[in-house]
Amino acid sequence: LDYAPLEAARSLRHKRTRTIGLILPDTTNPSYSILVKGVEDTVFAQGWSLLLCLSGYEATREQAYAEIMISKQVDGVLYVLSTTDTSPVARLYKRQIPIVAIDREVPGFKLDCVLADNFNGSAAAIHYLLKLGHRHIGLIVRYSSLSNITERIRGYEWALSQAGIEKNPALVIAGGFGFEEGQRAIKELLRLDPRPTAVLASPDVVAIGAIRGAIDAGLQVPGHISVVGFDDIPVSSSISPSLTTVALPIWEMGRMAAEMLLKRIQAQEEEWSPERIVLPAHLVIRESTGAVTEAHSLLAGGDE
Amino acid sequence: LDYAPLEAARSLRHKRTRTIGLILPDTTNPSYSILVKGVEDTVFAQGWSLLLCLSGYEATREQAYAEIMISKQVDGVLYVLSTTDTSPVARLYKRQIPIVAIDREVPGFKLDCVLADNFNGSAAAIHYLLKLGHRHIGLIVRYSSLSNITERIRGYEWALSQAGIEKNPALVIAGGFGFEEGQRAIKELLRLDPRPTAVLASPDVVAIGAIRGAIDAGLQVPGHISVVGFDDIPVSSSISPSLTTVALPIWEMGRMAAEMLLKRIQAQEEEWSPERIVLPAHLVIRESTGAVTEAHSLLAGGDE
DNA sequence: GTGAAAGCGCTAACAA
DNA sequence: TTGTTAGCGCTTTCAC
Repeated sequence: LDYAPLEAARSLRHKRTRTIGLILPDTTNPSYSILVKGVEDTVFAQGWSLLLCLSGYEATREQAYAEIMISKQVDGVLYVLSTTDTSPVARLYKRQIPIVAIDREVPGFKLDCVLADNFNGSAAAIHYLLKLGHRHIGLIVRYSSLSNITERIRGYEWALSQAGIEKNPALVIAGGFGFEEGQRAIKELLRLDPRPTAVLASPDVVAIGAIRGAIDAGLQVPGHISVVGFDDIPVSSSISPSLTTVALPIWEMGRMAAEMLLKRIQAQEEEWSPERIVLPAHLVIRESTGAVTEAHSLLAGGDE
Repeated sequence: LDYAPLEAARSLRHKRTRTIGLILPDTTNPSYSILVKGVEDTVFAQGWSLLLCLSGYEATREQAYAEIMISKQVDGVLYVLSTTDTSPVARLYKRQIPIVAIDREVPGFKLDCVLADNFNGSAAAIHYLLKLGHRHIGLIVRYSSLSNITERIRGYEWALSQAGIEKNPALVIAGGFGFEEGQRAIKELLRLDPRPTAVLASPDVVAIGAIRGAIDAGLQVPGHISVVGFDDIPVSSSISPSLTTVALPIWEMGRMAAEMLLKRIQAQEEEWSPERIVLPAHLVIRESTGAVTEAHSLLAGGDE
């Protein structure tokens, strides 16, 4: 026959909708769009559906989505926090809606989470640059108190301190989300004296913008400045010079978070302790990084 | 109070869920991820929710999603067809679920649709290359009978014929979805004798791969070969050389398709004739294209 | 085994 | 105005 049971009626009866919500900032960012795919693939494979909610980094929009999650009675929520306002999480938490935090922790809540090892990823990048002889290493990163960002900064500072290099706040530049912000940020960095010979720019999108900004400033990458990114999005291996970057298993994060959430939903235990998965990051060395050469010192000194 | 009405109950009562479905191939592709954003922004702004379904270019998966749309009783579906199998559309159509086709037509169905002007976009790119003096112009495009693709081919052929250049099937190479496929495809093109001096590669992702492939082959872009893309995704302006490309208003397509669908849902008319919107494409000239020079003829002749 | 009935939470219709 | 009720389509229970 041509019969399909109405989910609305089943949901009303069972008090479960076989739907989960995914709240994240913006699919336009390639990193998030891979995450979405990891989530959707898993959710579909297990017979569930996905409600997609893009917060656009706005707290008010996240609040609205939390209300929607509640009235739509989703069975659980995957949450990529994008602001410092955790009230939407609190709303869901009170309603006992299972939540899995992705990519960053939600301060003040004991939640399941799937994270990447941002600290060690960042440190690995800096170690590598140090090994190439770089001593003046900049960091371009979005200004944020979200744990993924703070961990990257911590990894950067730790690796430098390990090498006995003292902290220089001028080398840390506020980045953003897009290519233009990378272009802008590197120009700021290039004005410093002595000029940094390498930079860790996060995420990849910003690093790609930074490369472009350096080229526009008449420099060669990596000839005059080395650039390392963060995330390893597909385009990073295809540009020229290809981008050395800290690869994160983003699709995998989406998959694992979705699996964790669906497991929790189906377990329905009264007592549970939050699970916390930290996935490894690893450095992928490509063409945008190179050893310090004479060219650096020649240029870095005088003509600015 | 802390009261939020249960959507499942309201849905059962009203026979509408205030949810629409979006079926599209893959968020990993930047073009589609912008489309998703255009749709989600609009759907959210009007108080609706979005069920995201990624078909992965698989007909079986699209069929499964059609069944889900039916049992979830979504109020309408935005459909980016990805295969030649239109049976999922037929399922939805029979159930009288409003459908808006995006980016490509669904052959055999009278549907609302929001398209881009692929024909004129493609033709504009070729005209521009012709104006630069190119005569041997390749085309890298996915092999597909979807209307967006066939229109691009038609625009390419038409513009060449207008210039009195006869059709050469060897210049049309099967591309794909990803960067690697662009890299592979251009190598095929570069083996031809005479070697093409320009190529229209679609989408941008493939064009970016093609640039990389040309560079890997020891050529300069645009010095030895000009490359034009299709879509204008954000990264295209940030790579070096930046990509000349046929810009499509993708976010706008998502927005207009969502608006059209929501309007249709709310109108609930018995009689209506399908609406068809074709959004203009326009060429964005950047650095990956240049005039034919001596370098081309010198290289194109002998050493292969 | 097979079949009828109650109820999930909401709202539209109707009664008071 | 305000309050009561019936029923959306499903499932589970309970009666036969």
